[in-house]
Amino acid sequence: MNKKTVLSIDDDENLQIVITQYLEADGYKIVTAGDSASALEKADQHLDVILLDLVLPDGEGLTLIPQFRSKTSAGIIVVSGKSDTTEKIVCLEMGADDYITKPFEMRELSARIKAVLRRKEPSNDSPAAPKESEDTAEKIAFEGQWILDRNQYQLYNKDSSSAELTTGEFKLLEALLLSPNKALSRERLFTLTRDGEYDVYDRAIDIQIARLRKKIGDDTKSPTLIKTVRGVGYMFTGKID
Amino acid sequence: MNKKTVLSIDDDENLQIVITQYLEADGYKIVTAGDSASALEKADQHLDVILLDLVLPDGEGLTLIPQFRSKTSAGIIVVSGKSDTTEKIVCLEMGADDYITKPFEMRELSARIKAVLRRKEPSNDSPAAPKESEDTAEKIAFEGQWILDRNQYQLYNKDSSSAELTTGEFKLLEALLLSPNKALSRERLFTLTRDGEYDVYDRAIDIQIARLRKKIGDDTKSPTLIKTVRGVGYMFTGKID
DNA sequence: CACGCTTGTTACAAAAATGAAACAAAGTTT
DNA sequence: AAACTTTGTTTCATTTTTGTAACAAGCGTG
Repeated sequence: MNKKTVLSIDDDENLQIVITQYLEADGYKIVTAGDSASALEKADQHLDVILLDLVLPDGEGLTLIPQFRSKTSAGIIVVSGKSDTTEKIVCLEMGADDYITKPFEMRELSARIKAVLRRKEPSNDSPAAPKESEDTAEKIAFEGQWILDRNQYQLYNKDSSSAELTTGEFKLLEALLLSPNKALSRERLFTLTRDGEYDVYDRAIDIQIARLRKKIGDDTKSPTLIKTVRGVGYMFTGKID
Repeated sequence: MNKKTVLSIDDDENLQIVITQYLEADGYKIVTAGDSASALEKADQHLDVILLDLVLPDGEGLTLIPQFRSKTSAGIIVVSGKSDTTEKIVCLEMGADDYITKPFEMRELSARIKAVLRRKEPSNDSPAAPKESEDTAEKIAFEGQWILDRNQYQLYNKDSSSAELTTGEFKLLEALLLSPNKALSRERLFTLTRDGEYDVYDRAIDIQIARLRKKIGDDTKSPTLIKTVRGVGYMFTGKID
């Protein structure tokens, strides 16, 4: 459920294979269609981006744009074999979000998909996004025992003793506490607490969670504070005071 | 009063004049800047779109992207003198929303501005908007007894006891609940809940349904929650609260 | 009713996911 | 530069989840 879904509509099966492999490696879920009819069928499922080749065997590529537009909020990127301004404009005016000309590099397609998705779903750190009051609190108390001091980047017990968290551990706990009782994926935790690119096989967040649990005395087998949501990530289940 | 505001940043005064005249006739309010410093000054006002030429006299065009990105939610369209894929990708990844190469037709620029604005502010009459609340609801209650908590990836009884669903079981139930009283094929359920290829002889969904039924106490012979549609798949028939 | 197909059940196997520990590497401080 | 701290990597162990296979039960049709 967490992967973005891309519908790629093209009768060129070789290109479909290339696109599928590349974007799957990029973390997307790919659905393919070779003509308009099956494309419309597949548009019934939840889609995030539609890659639409204009030249389809049943000649209806262009007419698909308004159909998709009225059917789904997915971003529509037109894939065309020619760099024709009129065609670009017509597509954009009919509702497409972007236009890319074959032959293109997969990196460019990937970047354009990301840009379209970014506008579709405003970044969580968008200045337009209202922050909950909790997000600006200097301290977060939980379980009647702990206080996370966000100015000091540290966690204290009720007797004022420091848990001696590293900055990384602090940030991880902070991220969990800001979304209590909500499972956060490893990728999300990574993005919230660090810079750089996330690798789906990375175990670093797991290790960090283990180290954090050890410092706050949470038992893995019957956790009261940080629960593992298997196949998803981690969730704070303690009681915010 | 309702005119969108476009900031055009370019040291080419002739082009600025052409852009200004064309876009003003198109109904926009144009603000111009010839270098980075004055561009940043003018970014303090409300902007809807920023047209950013990369080659500015003080050589800081590219670095303006993240600055604008963190400062405003305006759409950023990069205007470049060369069609270089690496440059395109770098700009898109740094936060630009689109990229257009000189020389361009004003019609194309206008259409790209409109496309960016369209994504920035989804139309109020967009048919995609309905059903969103349902699809994004954090909890789904049904049969006056159960609550599916989509943040926690878990199902709870009214006494708050967990059904202890696996993530796979949770996703399957979620998919059924999001389309109540609609028979979903095994293939559809597979596609909605998992990655990978579906094999028509696969029995995995059947097994998972059986396990789910067991956990929620649904009797196969007279089901109240999940009904088998023979030859089709499965359907949620319980009452959504 | 008989038959073939579809779905349900169950026990064990296989795969997947996560925890733990030890050492390495990278970063920071003195 | 050395010492210390933090984080990463790797390997193995453990737990959980899912799959497989075989048989049973149910359903639909001739």
